[in-house]
Amino acid sequence: MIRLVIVDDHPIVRGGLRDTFADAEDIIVVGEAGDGAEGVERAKGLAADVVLMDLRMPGMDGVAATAALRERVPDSRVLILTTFDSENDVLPAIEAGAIGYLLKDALPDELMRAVRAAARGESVLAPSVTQHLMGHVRRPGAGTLTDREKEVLQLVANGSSNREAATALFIGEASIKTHLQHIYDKLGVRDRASAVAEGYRRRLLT
Amino acid sequence: MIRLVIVDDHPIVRGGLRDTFADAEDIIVVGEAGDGAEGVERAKGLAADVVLMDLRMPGMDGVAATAALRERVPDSRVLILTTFDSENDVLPAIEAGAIGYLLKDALPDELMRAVRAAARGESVLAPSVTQHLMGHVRRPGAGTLTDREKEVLQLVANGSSNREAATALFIGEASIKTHLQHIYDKLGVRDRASAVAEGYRRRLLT
DNA sequence: CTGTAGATCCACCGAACGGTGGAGGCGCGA
DNA sequence: TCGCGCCTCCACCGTTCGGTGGATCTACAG
Repeated sequence: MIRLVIVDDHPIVRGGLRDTFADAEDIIVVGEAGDGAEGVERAKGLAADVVLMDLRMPGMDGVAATAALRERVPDSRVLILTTFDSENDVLPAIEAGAIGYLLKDALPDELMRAVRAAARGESVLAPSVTQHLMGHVRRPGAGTLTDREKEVLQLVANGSSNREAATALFIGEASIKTHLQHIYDKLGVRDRASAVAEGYRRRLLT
Repeated sequence: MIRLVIVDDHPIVRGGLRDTFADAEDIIVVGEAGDGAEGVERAKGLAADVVLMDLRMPGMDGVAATAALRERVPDSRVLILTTFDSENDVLPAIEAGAIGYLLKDALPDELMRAVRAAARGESVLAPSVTQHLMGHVRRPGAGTLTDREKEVLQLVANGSSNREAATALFIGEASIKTHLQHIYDKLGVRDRASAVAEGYRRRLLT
């Protein structure tokens, strides 16, 4: 039996979730909380296996609560269930130690499978969330720009167009475009502006 | 005859400058001051043509004094004479309205030529100061992004297209383009990629 | 010696961007 | 009250960029 705690500041949402899991024979909702701090207490006191956590809440938010839980109740798994899938929400949550990240448009069936997966220690991510992670998970071999690619990126950061970068490096414009495509792939971005941003974040640029 | 006022908190320096200009037949030191506020008063009361201004002073510093002078005595020219040539000193002084910027290692002869040039309304800059200005040709008011502009730049750094940034901020795409044009102007760049680079260099972005 | 990684180059296309020159509204301080 | 800074929006246009799917060459390691 999976012991589940629901943390969400909306009573309506909590109600809906409780109903959803009422049908499941292997899942029991042992407690609820309306904010992060309360959620941590409940999860600890009730020995939760899985905590279903909203992100945006008054007081202690979901990320902080997740981090606190990971520290104080390491055996419980935190499954994020929220409306937002922007990078700014996803990444901190994962970093804080959430094992899964679902969106609130998930079907009840998906939700239950996700809770069971989380209880087994498996990771479940909503498809759109996976996208965000792709670019930030450093695949082996990826995330490392070649010297040439770094040169190109630096030139772009300094305001060079493809043509100008080509002239500066004594190569053709086509090669600059190819290098840039490789850079985009490796950094998980789609355009030169965010490539430059990633370059600074990863300290590849000065 | 050029009426000169010396503003410096060190009596020794003031003495040295007075001596220097004692030889000049077309320059007369009509007054001295030990801090910015006093300097503004003297320059105004004595109808100074040129004010030789130190930057680091107790009380009102050279930048503030320069700004005050430009406003209250528009006819007088402020010539900065200081030991420091870092960007953080140079740029604010120029923006405040100084017509020239010399370092204290200048020879007496250079100094006098500079005062005469300033009196004629010409700009005189120490060579190392010129360097700093090259990359930062900033008109007054430039160099500071508004909150909105910072938001836009951050979104662009995170990979947003103009359209996506517009959606995120609940405004039209045209407004994003306008904001970006202003950002380019202020940062002295021509495209989003180098704007992002400048944003990181100036610690406007995370 | 053969696979792999890196660097170079090509063509085509639609979409996005940058440049220019506006315009109106709002709030704040001189 | 007037001006200024800021934010918002518009149209037009040429240029650049990004995406795709190739290709050749070199150097190096297995």
